[in-house]
Amino acid sequence: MSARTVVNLRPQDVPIRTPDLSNLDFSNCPVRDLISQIGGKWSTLLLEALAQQPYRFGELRRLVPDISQRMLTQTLRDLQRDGYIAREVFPTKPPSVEYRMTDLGRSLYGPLAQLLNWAEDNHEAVRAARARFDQSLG
Amino acid sequence: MSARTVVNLRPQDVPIRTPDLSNLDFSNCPVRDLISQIGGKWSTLLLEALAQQPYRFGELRRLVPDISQRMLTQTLRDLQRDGYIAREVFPTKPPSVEYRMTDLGRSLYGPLAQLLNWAEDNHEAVRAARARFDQSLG
DNA sequence: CGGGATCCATTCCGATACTG
DNA sequence: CAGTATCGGAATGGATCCCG
Repeated sequence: MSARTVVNLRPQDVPIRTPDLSNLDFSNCPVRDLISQIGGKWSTLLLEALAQQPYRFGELRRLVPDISQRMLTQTLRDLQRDGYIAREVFPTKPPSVEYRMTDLGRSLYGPLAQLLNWAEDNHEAVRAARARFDQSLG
Repeated sequence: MSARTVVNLRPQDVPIRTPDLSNLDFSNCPVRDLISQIGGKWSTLLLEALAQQPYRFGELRRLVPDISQRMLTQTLRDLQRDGYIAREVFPTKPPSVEYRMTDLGRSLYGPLAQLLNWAEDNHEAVRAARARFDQSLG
């Protein structure tokens, strides 16, 4: 089975989530709590890079040229805090720091990659929908 | 096959995404373009509700009590613009407006629900990781 | 009923300069 | 090399009032 086939689920295969919307505790909503972090501007890009292999700070910076130093540091720290990636310092001179995915991160990357694949596959459809919508407003 | 089993992929089943990170056009990055919308504060919640059945504006508002009127309107319009949901006005007095998922929206909801399931299943693990991280800082 | 318009606080994020 | 510190603009989101 190719995991990719999941993208083409028939409707009856789509998992039905029936959370009790009327009783949601919004201060502790798991979905929002995790998704809001994943949805950050640089999170998925860094998770994609580190899903392929470990990288050092400077390597990541070169891989993603338009990320600022500040956001690279901050996003990596947030991903580490959530347990998706691990940070290892090698006491060389000058010091080098390597980031790698954890088991939890790889576990997340399964369903996340499905969604990213969907986004690539359907980007044109969404862009077309946006164009129609904007057009209909004159 | 249960779509849910995808969440428990073995490593060799995880789809390998190898985007050319060195050549990414960031002004037109499909992943960020779509994910940033999905990652909004209320998008997934409304997609979950409408994945189950169509709802009217006021019904959605009661389902998600702490969303402001402004954000409900805006999020629904953004989801409609991207083609995930459709808006139908019934010219009653006073008017009623119904929102329902489109085929594109249901197609998105397949992989999205996988991710939401992961978030629920692993929320405790992430919270524990955060606690360890914060603890390690004193 | 289903919004639109406005104002305001908070958060996000980039640019720049500095450091062990 | 791998960060930290500070500043300021942009975007996000809530509260309130108004409207057909």
